[in-house]
Amino acid sequence: MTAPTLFWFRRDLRLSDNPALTAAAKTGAPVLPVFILDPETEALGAAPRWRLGAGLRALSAGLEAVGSRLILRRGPALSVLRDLAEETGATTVHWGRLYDPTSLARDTALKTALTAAGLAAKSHAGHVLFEPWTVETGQGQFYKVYTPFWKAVRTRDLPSPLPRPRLAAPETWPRGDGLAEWGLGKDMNRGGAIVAAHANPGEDAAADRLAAFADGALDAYDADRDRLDRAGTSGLSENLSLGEISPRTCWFAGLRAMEEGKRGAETFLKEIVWRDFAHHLVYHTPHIVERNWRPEWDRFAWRGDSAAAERWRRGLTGEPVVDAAMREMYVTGRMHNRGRMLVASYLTKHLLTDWRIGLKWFEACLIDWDPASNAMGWQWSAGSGPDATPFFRIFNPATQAEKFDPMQIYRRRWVAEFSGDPGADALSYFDAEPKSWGLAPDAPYPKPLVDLKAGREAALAAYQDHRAQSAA
DNA sequence: TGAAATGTTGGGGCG
DNA sequence: ACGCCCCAACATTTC
Repeated sequence: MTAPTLFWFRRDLRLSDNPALTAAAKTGAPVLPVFILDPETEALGAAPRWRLGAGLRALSAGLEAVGSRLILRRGPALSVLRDLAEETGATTVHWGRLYDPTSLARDTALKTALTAAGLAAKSHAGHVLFEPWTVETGQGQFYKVYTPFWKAVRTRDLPSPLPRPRLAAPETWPRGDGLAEWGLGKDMNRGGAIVAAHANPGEDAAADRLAAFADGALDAYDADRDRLDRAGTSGLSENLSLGEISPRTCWFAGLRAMEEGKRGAETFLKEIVWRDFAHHLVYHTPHIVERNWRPEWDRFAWRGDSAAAERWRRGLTGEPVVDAAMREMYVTGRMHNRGRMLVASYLTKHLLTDWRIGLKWFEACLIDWDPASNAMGWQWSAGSGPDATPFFRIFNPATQAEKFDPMQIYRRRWVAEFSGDPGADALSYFDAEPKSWGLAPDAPYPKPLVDLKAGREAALAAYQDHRAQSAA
């Protein structure tokens, strides 16, 4: 009997264009695919944990359709992989590299320990277009500003996406856990069923979504992606987050659209590169996920958690577009990108609340949660990050709503209190919210938590204080 | 990948 | 015809 090669799925739940999986298949040995619920993965927020379960279900079905399987194991990655090697006679394990500090710390230690135990550990690129150490400035530094990063990579050639490899099945399969026994949805108070109605898990679904986008919204993407009231975005973030589609596959779709003269093509390519830039930053400056990227912001008088922050979380700020976006996230596990910028600006500026409080709530709620993108996004909004918006750039939610939701379509879609006959999406928020919140669709809509003018002025005053202190 | 305050300009109404 | 004022439209500055 031929010993299998172990393939460890992580954030690359796909068979197509998966360089690590292709490398494992190319060894000629049978491939034993495994997913490990290790302590690092257990720490995911409620919504991404639930979404992981949906992704694993799809991946498992996809593997079974080609005569393979997905073995599920729980425990520290090192002991799981050592056990599997011992049970099957495997001597090699392949995986796709990740760049966030938690994954890097685990994988670095793991590689050393596996090697010491006589196992070959082989990691591969695939999660980003360009690995973080392959892009550097003329001075040999990493990039801290997006535009030069974009200019440095936009004309680079990339190999075409890889086809699905043929996976030879081992003669016998080791035992594995059942997905249901992992209870990945148990922490999601609103229940998976609410979010499932809006989610699109799996590699096939992701490919369909990209194809529909390329034929549809991509042409007007440059303008419509900012519109809260239009389906102008790709919606691929939840798939990219778990690697159900590769960024390279998206990149080539963007290139094809460029050739076809589609107006939105370049903007789409730029967004894919923003994702790479986030990974570039998290690799070179891992503190971005938990500390102000610019240390001078450690002295800023961020407010801690508060009743106001709680109203922000619950979509009860009395600022319609903010509440609409927060409720959209709670119901769908996603939020329009313009909405993310608006709610982040409101929390960090009008409410002067520490960006980490917002980040934590996003981590609990977003099915497209990604540590690199979210850290970069929150610090961009707060003004504490690399290439961030200056703190004094304070979004006026009312003006923004007029601009990007002029007919109030988005606001009415998500806030039931605006209508005597609210739609299904607005009502579904009240099915989702925990009973302890005690909300009702026919309750009066709350008064604004802060006066927009006063909130703006207070934020600017706090910023002046901060600058005066920094100068002193 | 802002907003608001302040400055400048130019057309039209009017004495 | 001319100067003056008003003010909308646009530009610049500031946070």
